[in-house]
Amino acid sequence: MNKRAKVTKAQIIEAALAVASEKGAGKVTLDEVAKVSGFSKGGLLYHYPSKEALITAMVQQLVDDNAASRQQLMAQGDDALSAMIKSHVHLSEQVQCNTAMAILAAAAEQPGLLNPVQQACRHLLCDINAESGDNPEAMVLMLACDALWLQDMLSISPLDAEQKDQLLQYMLRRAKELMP
Amino acid sequence: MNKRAKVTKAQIIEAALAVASEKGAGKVTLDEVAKVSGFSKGGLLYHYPSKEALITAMVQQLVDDNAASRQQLMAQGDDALSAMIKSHVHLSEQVQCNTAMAILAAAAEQPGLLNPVQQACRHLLCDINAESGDNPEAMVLMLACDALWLQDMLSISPLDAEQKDQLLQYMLRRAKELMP
DNA sequence: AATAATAAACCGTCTGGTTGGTACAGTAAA
DNA sequence: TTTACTGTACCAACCAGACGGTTTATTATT
Repeated sequence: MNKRAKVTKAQIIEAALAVASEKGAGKVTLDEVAKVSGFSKGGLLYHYPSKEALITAMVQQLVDDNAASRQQLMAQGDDALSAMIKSHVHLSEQVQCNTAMAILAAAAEQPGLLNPVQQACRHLLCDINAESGDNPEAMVLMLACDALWLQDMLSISPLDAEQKDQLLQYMLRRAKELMP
Repeated sequence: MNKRAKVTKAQIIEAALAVASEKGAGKVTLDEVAKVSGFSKGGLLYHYPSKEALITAMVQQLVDDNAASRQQLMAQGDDALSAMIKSHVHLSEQVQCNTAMAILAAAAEQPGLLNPVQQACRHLLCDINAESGDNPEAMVLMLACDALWLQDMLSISPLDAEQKDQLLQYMLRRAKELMP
């Protein structure tokens, strides 16, 4: 694959993410993505042979980005759990919205398109369990962190920004104590 | 409203839930629900004037059921947090799958159809905060409980049944200690 | 008889996907 | 250097089917 194709594919994914976060997960259609990206529908399907392939690529990129962000924090000395919590704090609202809607779109399209996400979750859990010695509180903290953005994804979070902030700080303190 | 109408409306909701959990959130269409329920599409739209109305009713019923289940536990002396955790434990897999897919369908259809769910979450949070004296660990436990079924909803849970069971037991123990 | 409930055929729009084709860069033969 | 050829990238037009919703007609219930 040459450079031009790579750029185009990236632009298509970008457009798909934009559609998802601006118009909602249910509006991610080939027509709409084509319109927003500026390419034709035929062009889209040249690079991604089906809608499923497009959504899969979209999800995969988000998973990769997330993993990279956590690994960077861990390279700076953080434990896996703290890195997860911190990475949640630092993500821009736009990125979180993108992620949320993309995942929602994938889930609605077909259960199974989220397998890469599940795999990523599993890896994260293993790391955290290994570091904490299977401490259940560490697992609870990890789940709580997940809940924060899963709730945001569905716009059902009962917490306002300030409450969320305070809670994340508490979680980070507990994480530091648990992971020596 | 007539008794006959009530029964029909309930059957339609039931069929919609069945479609959602068996075929996936994205496949909840009027035609499909009509086929499964045994009524015609015209019949559906007589009782629920739009797809949106149908999905709204579906979500509302789940919210009501859940609230009822928790209130029953609380009437037996449980605190709000323990009731939430216990209610998660006791729900059948079928009900959880129904709930998950219905909510997913609603979210994909239109953000905002989940407002009743958000409101329910808010109430629950208020109750738990009031009972625990704003203890952050109680909030974390609540979030973890949410995460358990949000993850199931997307089939991205990294925990197997046994791990989940043990974790819920731990959470229940902590809840009992926090809520005297 | 009056009204509530259901069915069936239909409509316009949007869906994912296919088609045949164009523009163009590279390249190998003349 | 021209020519012929090849593969990549893209597009406009189109298709069959599914979609949400309407209309009209028919049957039950009261």
